Amino acid sequence: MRAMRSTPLYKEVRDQIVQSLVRSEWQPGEPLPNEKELAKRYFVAISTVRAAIGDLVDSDVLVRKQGKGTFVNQHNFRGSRYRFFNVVPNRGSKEPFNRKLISIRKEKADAEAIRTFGLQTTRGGGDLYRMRIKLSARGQAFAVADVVVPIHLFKNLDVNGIPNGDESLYTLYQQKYGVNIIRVVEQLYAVKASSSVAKALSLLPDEPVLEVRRIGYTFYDVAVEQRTTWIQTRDYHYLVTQGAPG
Amino acid sequence: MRAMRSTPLYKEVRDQIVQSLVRSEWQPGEPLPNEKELAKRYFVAISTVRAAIGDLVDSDVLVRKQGKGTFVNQHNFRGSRYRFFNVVPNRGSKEPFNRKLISIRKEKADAEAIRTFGLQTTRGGGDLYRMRIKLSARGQAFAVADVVVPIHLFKNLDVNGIPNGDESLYTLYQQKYGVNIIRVVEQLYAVKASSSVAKALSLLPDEPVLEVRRIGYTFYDVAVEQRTTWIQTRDYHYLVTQGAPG
DNA sequence: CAGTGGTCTAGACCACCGA
DNA sequence: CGGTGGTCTAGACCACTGA
Repeated sequence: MRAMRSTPLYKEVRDQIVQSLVRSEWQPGEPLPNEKELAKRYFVAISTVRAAIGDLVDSDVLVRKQGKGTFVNQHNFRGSRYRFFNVVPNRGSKEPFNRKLISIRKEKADAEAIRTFGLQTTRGGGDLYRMRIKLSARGQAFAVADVVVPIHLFKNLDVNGIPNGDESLYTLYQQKYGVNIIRVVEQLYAVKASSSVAKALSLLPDEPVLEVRRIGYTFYDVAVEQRTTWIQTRDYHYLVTQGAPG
Repeated sequence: MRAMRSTPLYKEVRDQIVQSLVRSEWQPGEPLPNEKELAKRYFVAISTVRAAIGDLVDSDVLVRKQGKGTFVNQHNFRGSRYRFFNVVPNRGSKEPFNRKLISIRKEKADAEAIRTFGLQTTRGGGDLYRMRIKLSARGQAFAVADVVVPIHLFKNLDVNGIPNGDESLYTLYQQKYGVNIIRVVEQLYAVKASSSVAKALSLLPDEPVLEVRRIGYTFYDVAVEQRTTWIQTRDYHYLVTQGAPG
């Protein structure tokens, strides 16, 4: 007979698995041990392991592939859809796009950054990296973004650490720095394009653009990225789907 | 020994439950029979019923309340958060707002409406209702919307069928017409306010506003509402959360 | 207190995958 | 073919709810 427990067993197992992910015991794209082994490892029934894994599949941390195994989710690569990327062309299907780094520099954290990242503010040098990114498709820029990340998670980031290309920044975070963004919160505004944004997007000044202010979180709801994106919505729009087909 | 089945048993049970919902055997807010009874009714194990219910809970059709029962989800009432309503004030917490019907009229369906609603176009009279709605908080309008629904689902809709108030339109659809919207798809654009929108929202003409084009679906992905909302994002924004805390 | 959903077990057989 | 996750059973005890 087992003593009464404060938290359900399967949640403890789930947290153990998350611990292993945080420790990078299993890398993105790699399979976990099979369910029977995990059951032995944690001294629980296989159904309990399945409940734990089910939770992590629901929150997109793991993916199950029948006949193959359970894998650490990898943020999508070129071709397939980008996770958390909701900008699509108004007509025509989803198309590949190009990401280009315009600039990068170190910065001292301001009050807002200290708050969102929970930084200690006593250090001498810069606390943050700030990047300017441009996204384009078919040779035409459709969005620019300002990306801010704390230095302590992205040591030695520089231009070479952020190659241009067509994969998501989050893929880079994951592969080069072990930073997994598993949750984002975005605030959307319609604003007039600033002169620099208008220029980058080939818009008339004061033309409306969609401003998306995002904060990205990793495990345990720790904020690790703050970005603001400006999108021209003449040829593109932001897509939101809520609810699942019944 | 059971014969091989093409679809999993729990999915068949899930579809049976959906059937009952479509037939309104259980009304929104009402409890379903308990899990043991459902297991008897469908001749399956209780875990299979739980898997079926789990699916419907995941897609927000049902809600489980420990110690009480499993209920047909009811679109939220005043005070609590509205489902599918993602507009929140920039500062301060979520606040109650007022919905006001500005106008309503019958219309012949155009090509777009015929496509989205899959209408037969041979009838003589109007095929659609078109409503203009205004949303305000603290006496100040922050959004206006154009709502289009097919007549055949909303017979005898008129001004009295759409009282002003602070509950969601979807609550009305559900309670008065048995129409459950369980999924919405939205396209977001930043546009210049038209003169009528600017006037309604107390903006200067050509000021940027957020345009949200939504299609609402009921069971089996049948489209039942099309609406366009214009939101002023000086005092409000549109909130998107993706992913769950790990 | 009785009734509900929540958790958990220890099995079984199935469908899928790749060598 | 062996190994994986997917489905399913028939129970058990727990925690929560409301009368």
